[in-house]
Amino acid sequence: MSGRRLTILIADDHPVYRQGLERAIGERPDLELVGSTADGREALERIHELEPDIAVVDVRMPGLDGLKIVGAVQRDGLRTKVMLLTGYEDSTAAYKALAEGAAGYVSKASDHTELCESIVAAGRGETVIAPQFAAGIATEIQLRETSERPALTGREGEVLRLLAEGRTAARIGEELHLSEATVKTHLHNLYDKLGVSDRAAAVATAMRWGLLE
Amino acid sequence: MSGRRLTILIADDHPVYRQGLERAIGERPDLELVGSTADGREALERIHELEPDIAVVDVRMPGLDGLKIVGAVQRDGLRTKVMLLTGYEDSTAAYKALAEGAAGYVSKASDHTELCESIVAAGRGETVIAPQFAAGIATEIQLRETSERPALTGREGEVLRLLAEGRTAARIGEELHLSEATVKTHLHNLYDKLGVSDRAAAVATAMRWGLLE
DNA sequence: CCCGCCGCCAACCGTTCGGTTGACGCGCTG
DNA sequence: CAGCGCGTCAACCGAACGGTTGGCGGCGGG
Repeated sequence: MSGRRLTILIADDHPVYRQGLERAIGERPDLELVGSTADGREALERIHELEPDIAVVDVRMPGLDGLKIVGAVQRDGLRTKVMLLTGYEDSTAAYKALAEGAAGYVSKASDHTELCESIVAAGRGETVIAPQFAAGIATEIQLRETSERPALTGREGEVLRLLAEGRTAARIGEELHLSEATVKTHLHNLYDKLGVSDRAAAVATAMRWGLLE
Repeated sequence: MSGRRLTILIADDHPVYRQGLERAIGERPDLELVGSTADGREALERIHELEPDIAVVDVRMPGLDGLKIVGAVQRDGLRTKVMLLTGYEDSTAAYKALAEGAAGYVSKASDHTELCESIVAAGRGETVIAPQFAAGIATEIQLRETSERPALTGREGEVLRLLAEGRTAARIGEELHLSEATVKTHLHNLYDKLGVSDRAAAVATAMRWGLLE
């Protein structure tokens, strides 16, 4: 496996950049270019046909954008790893791409060497993040995980946790050594704080607020 | 603001490393060491007293670990930025730290220059992630966002969405132009696929599976 | 010192849920 | 064309829910 050359498919709608990429890969003895396209939909078809080791795909492309390609490849269970190339910094997009299972997210500003190194790293199974996105991704994480949360009291938190596990009020009472009535009170207060009026919605918003794991 | 020296507090229970840090900071004309401690709880107290620009804190410490300090500083609304230092690679911890609002997560293996650069970067408001954690954090994101999801049918997805908004079966029926009975069927199938037996738990696991935003 | 928040409990009522079983038509795939 | 998954619907029951109103004790801050 380590002796074989990594097969690479390129997808980028910018001809000059694409050719530059082709050349860069051509110069590497450990990489083998097996295809090159300018259209997203075509890229996905090629991935299905050729199942290259790595598909290097521009995020912005006609037909089908890079993120959707990642999603499709993942859903179809293909072994091809998709590495995204981007021309501009968008950490939200980077976060989503990684969440979808992209093998990497690197900048078009990288030079040949860097790019190829990223590709072989991806080939080894690593997930590559260009340093310039790292800080932005951190911001993204913070956005997702720390929305302003209404403070819950200790009991409310416990009740909420058990609620999310599907316990009835009576069972929660047992677990917490409380009467069912008390549990209902907590539930009620919980609904107030979360701005909902039933268990399902309570759990949903609690999770969005980051109140529940 | 740019002309002022950044005030720094150090917290690390390893004396040799702490002294090394003190020296490194002492050598920088743009950084001013205002405190240094080996205990977590004490670190938090000092942060309250001194409100340094940056607190450089080891993640593992007696009294109170670095993550908890980040949380406390955040909760108390202090202006101090907490940068975490770690001796070993733990991406889950890194993810949590960033989620809690850490200003950075850097390795103890960094040399003086790197460390100080990270500190001033944090001082500028940037969030610093050591490159060696970047890939791990990507994995973490993928773990959180893309656990294996049982495929839901189109209808099931819609029902689930409305379920999470607190609609009753009857209301969901109206919204989707279905009879209540049909909705109940979908609900039932949903419970099967999610391995639960009530709405609250369904929403909880659906969100964990990434089936719901 | 008293108010407010937290935690605890009660009882009642109509509404909704969850479980179960069975049925029919549709479209896709082998 | 047979089978399967999907979507649609029905009816029944006991269990649980959500709303409401009220009361009691403790504790901490204004």
